[in-house]
Amino acid sequence: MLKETEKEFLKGYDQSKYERPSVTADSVTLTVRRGERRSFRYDPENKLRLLLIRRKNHPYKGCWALPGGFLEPGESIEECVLRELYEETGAKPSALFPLGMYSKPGRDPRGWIISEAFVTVIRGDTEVRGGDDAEDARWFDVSFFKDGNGRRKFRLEDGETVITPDEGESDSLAFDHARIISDALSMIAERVRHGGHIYEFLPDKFTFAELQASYEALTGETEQSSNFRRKMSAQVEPTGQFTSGSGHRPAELYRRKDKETDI
Amino acid sequence: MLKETEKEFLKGYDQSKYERPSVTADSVTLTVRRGERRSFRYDPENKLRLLLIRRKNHPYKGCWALPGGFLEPGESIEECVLRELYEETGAKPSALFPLGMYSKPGRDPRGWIISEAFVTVIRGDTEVRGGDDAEDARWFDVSFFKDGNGRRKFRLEDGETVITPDEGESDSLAFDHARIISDALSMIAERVRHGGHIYEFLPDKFTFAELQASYEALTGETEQSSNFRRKMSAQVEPTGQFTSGSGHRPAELYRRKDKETDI
DNA sequence: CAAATAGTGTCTCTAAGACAATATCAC
DNA sequence: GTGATATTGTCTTAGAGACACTATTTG
Repeated sequence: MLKETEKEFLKGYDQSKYERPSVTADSVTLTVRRGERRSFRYDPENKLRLLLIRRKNHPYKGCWALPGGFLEPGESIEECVLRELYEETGAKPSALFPLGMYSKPGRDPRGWIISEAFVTVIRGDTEVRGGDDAEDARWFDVSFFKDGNGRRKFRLEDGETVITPDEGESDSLAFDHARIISDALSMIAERVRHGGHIYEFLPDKFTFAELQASYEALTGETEQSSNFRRKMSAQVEPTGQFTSGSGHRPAELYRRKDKETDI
Repeated sequence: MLKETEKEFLKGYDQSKYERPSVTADSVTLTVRRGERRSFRYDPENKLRLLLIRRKNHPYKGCWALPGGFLEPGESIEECVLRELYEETGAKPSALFPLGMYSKPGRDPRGWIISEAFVTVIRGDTEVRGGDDAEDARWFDVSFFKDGNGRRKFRLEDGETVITPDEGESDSLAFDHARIISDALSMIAERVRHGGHIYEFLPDKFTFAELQASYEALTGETEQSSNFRRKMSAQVEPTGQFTSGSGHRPAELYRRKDKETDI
């Protein structure tokens, strides 16, 4: 209950007297996508991919950037990031993880603009299209390598374009988006490793090979399939259905087991 | 390098054409503090405490709230939260963890005001004072209990005042701060359990009993001291110094071992 | 000495890594 | 049959929980 004096205070309160920043929400949008089969005999590779847009407008016009845009009155920051992602690329995520705020002065040449970043996850293959502020939208393959100092870096490739942040300025990313992506990839690897967040990347039914391939694409770790199977077996349950036409022994399809309710 | 056309664009860009929110940073400030000794024979209890201020101004004038305030031009959100915490309470944290953005429409009666929340950690006993926008600043004991549905809730007590969010409106917290605190306590428990972030709460030298008491105050878990000692022994190293005057066998002081550099 | 806390050792159980062995399919 | 992947099982090791036992201090 607001007191009378508080009502009066609010009546006299004028937000426009104070300087305010513009606020944006940016989305590091990830998926694990099957590649091509090399022959009837080999399974397709599963690769981590990141969704970028090419900016239609200044600043950084023509550069690749994270989908995102300005927070509007009456919406939450989560609604904002989902709206902007849909407007610019047509994508609808299956999960949303908060990453944090990027507010370093000077990060946007237009002025005082701060951004809240999220990781969004898209299940399986999704067609994307450029829309709104985006001239184009494309999935980039994400790969990791170590730089001279042994630090883990990432590289983005889509056939035409190769983006390697911090190495020259050509084909680089807009704003501080390289840093945001780097933080996002670390965060999501941690969530997959220890938080059990892997099923957001998978369809309802999946084989153990798909589960493991996605896990490895996201964490960069490799494990023996027998040990991986044992480690994950408590989290999934068999469906009784099997793959076929794979050029080798069929694999059973599993689904995620409902989480236990902890009293 | 900005292109000529981008320079021109920026010259014509006027941020004030768009609606913007006010942005605040709020701090969930935690410490683990020794209590009183019951007698020469007993060790003091270690308790988790949370720093709140009593609001000097509308809205929620006179209510307890998280320290925090408006982001100002030329500062990052991290600088903002540290500045506001110092201005309002005099506290200087030893660690800062990002928690996330709170932006639900209607969360602030003054209008469109969104908040980025952080957990800040204070080492040991620190005197606080109300300052600036704060009429008072006090440490509250944090305790946990289960509600009717078995959900984990928290209670805040400082001798005079007991705050139990969600139970009646009296003595409740300002804005959505009860929710922010709840999220913060979950987050920090997770960090202490799995992220190794416990030493931020401790002085340079500490006994295993202090280490364990802090760990338990933050996670709510209890363990046998022998097992806890074994689990943590790789992370600490003995100093050769011992406590005295404790009414029982002296305990060796340990310090945190330097983290290994992983190649 | 009694009470309280510090610290060591041991038994068991479980999870994880290494690796061997068998199963089944498309061609 | 061959080559690829699926699936099961076994051996070993590391860590966690339970618990018994010894050590040292102050009043």
